[in-house]
Amino acid sequence: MFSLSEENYLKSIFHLQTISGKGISTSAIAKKLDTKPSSVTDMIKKLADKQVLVYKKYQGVTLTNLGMKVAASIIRKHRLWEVFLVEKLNFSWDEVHDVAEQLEHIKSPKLINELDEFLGFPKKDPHGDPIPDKEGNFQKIEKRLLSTLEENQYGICVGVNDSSSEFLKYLDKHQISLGQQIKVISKESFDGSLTILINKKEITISHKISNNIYIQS
Amino acid sequence: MFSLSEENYLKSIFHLQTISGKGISTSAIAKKLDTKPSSVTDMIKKLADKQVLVYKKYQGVTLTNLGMKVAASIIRKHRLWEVFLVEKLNFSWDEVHDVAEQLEHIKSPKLINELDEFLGFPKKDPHGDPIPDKEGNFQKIEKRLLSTLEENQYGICVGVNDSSSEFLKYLDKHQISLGQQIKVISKESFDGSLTILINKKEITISHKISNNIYIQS
DNA sequence: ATAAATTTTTAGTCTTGTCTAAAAATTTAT
DNA sequence: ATAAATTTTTAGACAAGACTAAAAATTTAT
Repeated sequence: MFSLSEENYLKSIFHLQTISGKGISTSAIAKKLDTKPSSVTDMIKKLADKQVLVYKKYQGVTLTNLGMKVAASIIRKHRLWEVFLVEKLNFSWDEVHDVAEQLEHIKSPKLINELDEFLGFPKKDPHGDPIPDKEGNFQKIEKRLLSTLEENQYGICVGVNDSSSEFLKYLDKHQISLGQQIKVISKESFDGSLTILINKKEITISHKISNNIYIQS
Repeated sequence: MFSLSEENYLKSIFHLQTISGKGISTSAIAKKLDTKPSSVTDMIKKLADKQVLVYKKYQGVTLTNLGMKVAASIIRKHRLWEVFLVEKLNFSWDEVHDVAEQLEHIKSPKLINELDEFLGFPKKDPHGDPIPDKEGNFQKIEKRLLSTLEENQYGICVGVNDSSSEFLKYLDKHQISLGQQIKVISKESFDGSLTILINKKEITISHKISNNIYIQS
C-alpha cells in the first residue's frame, strides 16, 4: 500500500514522464511538488525499494510498469471524481481540481468501480483528459494545440493543457468550452496571437492562450 | 484546520460523551481509538490548546462548543457519504463504514452541501442514525432498545446500536431491516432471549441481539 | 488510614516526511 | 581541459503522532 505522499510523487513523476519521455530529474519533481530536491532524493529511494521506479544516483528516475499502473489508478480516480463533481454536484470545471486531489486517495476498489458505472463509464474528464481503464490503459486522444492552426483552418476544442482555475475562468469568460468549433480568422506572425471565430463572435487571443487549448481538426 | 488524527480524536470523544455524559477518561479514548493512553495524553494537550476541549490532568476531557461543532461536522460528512454509497453506489449497509471513515475527512464545504442536496437532504443514515444539520444540531430520534419490550408489545425497527459488519450481516441473514414491524411473542426471563414475529416469521434472538436493535413503539 | 491496584502522565525513542547546510558529482563555459 | 556554475546527494535536525517503560497521582481494598 502507498501513503498519500508516495501517491503524489508517483502521480507527478507519471505526468512529467508522459511529457518529457526521459528519466525525470530530482529537481523537476521537486518543482512540480513544490518541495526541496533533498526531500525528493529521500522519497525516491523509498519508492525504488518498493519497485515502482528505477533510480540511479544523479540520473533521475523512470517508473516501472508497476509504478505506471499505480499512477494510472490514481489518475483514474482523480478524473472520475472530477466527472462526478461536475455532472452530479454542480461544480464548474475550474472548481474540481482541489477536491479531486483529496478524493483520489480514497482506497476502495468497489467505490471506484461503482462510481464509474454510476457515471456511465465516462471516457474523458471535464477538461477533456482521458480516463484510464482499470488496467491503467489510456485511450490516446487525437489532438493538437490551437496555436498550430493556420489562417482559415478549423478545429473543435477538445481539451486544455493548463487546468488552473485562472485559465479555465478566462475560457469561461470568453465562452470557450469543449466541443465548440473554432475557426482561425488571422494569425499575427509577430507575437503569434490569433483572431478566432467562436460562437459566431470574433475574438483575439494571445499565443499563450492558444498554446493551452487542444483542438481536433 | 484539523489533521486527520485530530478529527478522529474529536469524533471518538464526541461519541463517548453522548453515551456517558461525564468527562471522558484517557483510557476510554485509547480503547475507542485502539491506541495507548500515553498517546492520548499527548493529543489531548494539543486539542486543548486548540480550544476544542477542556483538559485537567487526571480528570478526563470535555468537548467545548467549538469541539462539538467540529465533531458534528465530521459525523455529518460520514453519514451523508454513507447514504450516498447505499443509495447511489449499490453498497449494502454493512459495507459503508470503512469507506465513509475515509470520505469524512475530505475538506470542501461546497462538496458536502451539494452532496446533501443531491441526496435530497436525508435526515438519517442507512443505520437509522440522525444526520446533523450544517450548524451541528442533531435531530433527536425517539427510540428504545428492542430488549426493553415486553411480551405482546410491538415496535418498528428504526436503528442499530452496533454498526459492525458482523452484526449487520446477522440482521440481513434474518431479514431484519429498518422500517419493519416487530412483535415480541415471548421473552425468556432466564437469559433475556426473545422470540419475535418479523416478516410473518417467528425467530428467537439472544439478549445481545435485541440489545443492539432500536425500535419505536 | 494506609497499602495495593489502577490510571494517568512524563520522559525518551521511533517513523514518516520534510527541511537546511554542506559535500560531491555533473554540466557548462571559457 | 580546466574552472565555474549547477544539480544532486548526504548529514543532521525537526514536527507530528505513535510507542515503551517508568514515575506520579488517584482510586480501591483491607
